[in-house]
Amino acid sequence: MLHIHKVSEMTGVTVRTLRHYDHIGLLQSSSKTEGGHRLYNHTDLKKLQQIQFMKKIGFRLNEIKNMLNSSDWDWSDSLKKQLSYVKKEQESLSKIESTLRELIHGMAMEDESNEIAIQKVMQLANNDKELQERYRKSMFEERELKLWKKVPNMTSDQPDTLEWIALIGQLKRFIHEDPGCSNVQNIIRRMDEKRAETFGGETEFLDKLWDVRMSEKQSEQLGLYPIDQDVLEYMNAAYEIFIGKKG
Amino acid sequence: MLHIHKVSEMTGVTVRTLRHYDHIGLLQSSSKTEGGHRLYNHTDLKKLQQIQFMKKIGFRLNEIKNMLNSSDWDWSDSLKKQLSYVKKEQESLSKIESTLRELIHGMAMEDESNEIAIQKVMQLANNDKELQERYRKSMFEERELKLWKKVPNMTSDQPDTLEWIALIGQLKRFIHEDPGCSNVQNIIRRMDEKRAETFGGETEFLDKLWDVRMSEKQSEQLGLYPIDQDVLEYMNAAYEIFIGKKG
DNA sequence: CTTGAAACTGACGTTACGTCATTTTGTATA
DNA sequence: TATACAAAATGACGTAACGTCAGTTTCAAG
Repeated sequence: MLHIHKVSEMTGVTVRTLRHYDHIGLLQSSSKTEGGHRLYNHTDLKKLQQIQFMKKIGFRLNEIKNMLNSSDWDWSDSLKKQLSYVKKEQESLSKIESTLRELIHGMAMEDESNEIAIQKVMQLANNDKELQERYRKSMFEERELKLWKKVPNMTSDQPDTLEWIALIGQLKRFIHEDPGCSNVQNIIRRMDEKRAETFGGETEFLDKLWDVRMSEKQSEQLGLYPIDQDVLEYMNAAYEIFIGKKG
Repeated sequence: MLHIHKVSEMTGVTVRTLRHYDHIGLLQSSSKTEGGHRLYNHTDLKKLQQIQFMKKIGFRLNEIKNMLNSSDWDWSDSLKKQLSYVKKEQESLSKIESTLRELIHGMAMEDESNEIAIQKVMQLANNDKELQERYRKSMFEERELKLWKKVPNMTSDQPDTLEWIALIGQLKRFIHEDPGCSNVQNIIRRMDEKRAETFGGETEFLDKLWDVRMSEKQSEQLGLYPIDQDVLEYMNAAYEIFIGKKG
């Protein structure tokens, strides 16, 4: 049983905001003193955490209200989505980082490559917005989570799955560039590290990979994660290079 | 010379927003057609990028206006701050990530450690706000940048300096854990990669490292970057392990 | 039983745009 | 050169999510 100021302190949400949320029926304290002071409990905090996250990815308060009120809301599910969002954000940030470095590096010389980099930073910042939109949509449409469940030998209950999806997603973005370039090779390295954790030997990993491809090619109804053919091919090429460098 | 729609496309800022910025005098297009259509050039884009970043860390539009108008505004300086901010955000996100993983992991069992984790996530999200405040302040107070200039043989003109600071900052967080653990070793690996880029041989790197320690111990007035003694010792230990594994 | 900090309830203010409605401008085509 | 039609412009009003008073009531500590 926490009074409003304590909750504000703990969460960084202002007192006024908490009262506002009460007013609009988004988050009513589970109990009150006789005099009408709000008293929050642990469940209220859970709800507040949800609200914070959903706000962060761009939902409006009334949208959040509707979602939290809908009976089949799944807190565990939401957490997984948060995790997956955080990972994407990290990707986005590291891109921004390298572009900023380019910019800083080439700052002295006022040339054209500079102008391109500026646009890149802004587009990347924009990426964030698209990311948020994607996640907002995925909150409603269950499709994405269902897809994840289709990755063979990796249910979405294993948090690693999310990372795999993220890594594959990253690869996709470089598909028109050299599979030997450092960006791609770094991704592959991370994949290989994950592979070592998750599976056993190298052959097994490649087998799984091909399994996926075959199934996707043969039929979507086998219920596997649909990785595009070209992505798989690209991934394979990059992996070959990686092995070559390593061995 | 870009018309408003093109700029909007390139940057993800809506047309309405651009007009709004013009209206309040925050960003006026450098030229116009005879009929009054706004035409933006490269300098305008630079300015817009600044605005985007400053908005992201929580400035109000009129504050931004004042800062950009103040004659001694330094675009290069601002970029460095952006980079440093991005790195801090990454740290913050990776903390959030691991806490989310904790939460997801312990979701089945409805116990107390769970409640603590929830509070942790929220406090971490709150970190962001504090981060933003810190950076807003550092925009005015030059202190931070001055500190960076004190790292020997690395002026803040070398963008790598920022990464060093960030890496050292990361190390600090693990100082009570095993210097051989993978998190720490990954940081060290990145340091070693940076070292190879920046300096030459291994010995030289270690020499520099000791230089720093000696000077810090002897006197702060030599104007060096203050790395805590214990961090240095920890870093050294971790590095030794790294070398051991590598060689 | 008092008393000062903290909570409460309106009510109006503010920021940063979104959303019409209506009018002009620029340019590709007949 | 005329015309049409997308895209730009300018108000004006709307809105979401609180911030900021102002005046009142409740609570816990002495």
